Amino acid sequence: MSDNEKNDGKRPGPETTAAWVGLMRARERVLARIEADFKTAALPPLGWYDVLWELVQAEEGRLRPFEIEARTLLAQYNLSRLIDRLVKEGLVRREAFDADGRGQWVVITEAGRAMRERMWLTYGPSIEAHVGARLTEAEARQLAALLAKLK
Amino acid sequence: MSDNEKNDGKRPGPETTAAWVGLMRARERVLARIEADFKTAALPPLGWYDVLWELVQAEEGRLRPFEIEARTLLAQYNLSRLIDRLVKEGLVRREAFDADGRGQWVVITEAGRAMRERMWLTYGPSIEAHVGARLTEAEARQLAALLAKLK
DNA sequence: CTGAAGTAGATGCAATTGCATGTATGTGGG
DNA sequence: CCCACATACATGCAATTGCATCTACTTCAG
Repeated sequence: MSDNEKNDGKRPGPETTAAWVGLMRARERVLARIEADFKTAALPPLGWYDVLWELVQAEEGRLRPFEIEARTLLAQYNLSRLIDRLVKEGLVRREAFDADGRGQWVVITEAGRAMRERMWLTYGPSIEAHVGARLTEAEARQLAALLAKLK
Repeated sequence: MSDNEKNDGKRPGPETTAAWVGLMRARERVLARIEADFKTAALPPLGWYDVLWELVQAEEGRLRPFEIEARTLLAQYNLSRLIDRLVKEGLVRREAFDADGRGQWVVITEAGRAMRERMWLTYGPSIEAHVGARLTEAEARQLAALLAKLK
C-alpha cells in the first residue's frame, strides 16, 4: 500500500472537493447579496418567501405543516415557529384539519399573497442580477442539472 | 408592452430560477447529510473545520482574524465568538500582533491540528459519499467551474 | 502635533436555531 | 377493547446568530 493512500479509498478527489467548496461558497455569496437586497427593500427574511410560495402553489392556498416541511427542507421545530411568526404578521392562518386531530391546515391570507408578490418584486430581479447575469442560459440549465444530481 | 412583461425586463428566466433553487436545495441536502455524519462521529460543528484548515494552510499556522474572515466568509462578530470557542477548547490561541496594537494573531495549537485531521477522517469520506459518488470527475469539474462564476 | 476619520476586534441584546422532550392523537396487533 | 408504538406538532432551554454599537488603536490632513 503506497504511502498516500494509507487511510482508505474514500477520500474525495480534488474535483469533488472543489465542487463542494464551490457549492458552499457560491450559495454563501449569492445569498448574502440577495439578503442585502431584501434588507434594502425592508422585506422580511428570505425564508418566508419559500413558505408563502409553496402555499400559493398549493390547492386552495393551504398545506399541512409536514407538507411544507418536505417541500422547503425546514426542520419541523423551525417551521412550527416560523408559522407562528407568519400568523402574527397576518400572512397565514392555522385552521383545523378535521380528518386528523393532530393535524392542521396552514392557509395563506390575502395579505400573505400580497406580501409574496411584493417580495418577488425584489427577489426576482435580485436572482437575475446575482445569478442570471453571470451565466448564459445554457450554463444555468447545465448548473441546475448538475445540482439536481446532488438531491 | 405585452401583458406578461409589464413589470420590467429583470425577471429571471426559468433556467436561472432553477439554478438558484437548485443551489439552495443541493447545499441544504448535502450539508444535512454531512452534518449527520459529523454528529454520528461526535465531532464539533462543521464550521470549525474551515477555520482550522485556513490556519493549517497559513504560514506558521497563524492568521489575523480579518484574514480568516475574508477566507471563510464568516461575519466579523461571528468569527470573533467562534475564535472564543476554539480558544476555550484549546484548538487555537490568541497572540499579540506587535506591529498593530489593534490586531492579534490566531495561532493553531497542536490539539487544533490533531482535531482538524480527526475531522477530515469523517469529512473527506462524507464529501466523497454525498458529492463525489453522485458525479463523474468531469461533472464535478464542470460544476465547480459553473459555481465559480457566481463568486 | 492634533483632531477627524478609518480599521481591528469585542460585546450587549434580541431573535433564531438546535436539541431534547412533551402533548395529543392515530393505528395495529392480540 | 387495550396497549405499545407511530405520527403531528409544540415548546423549554441552551447555543448561535444578527444587528448595532463600543473600545482601542492607527492614519493622515492640515
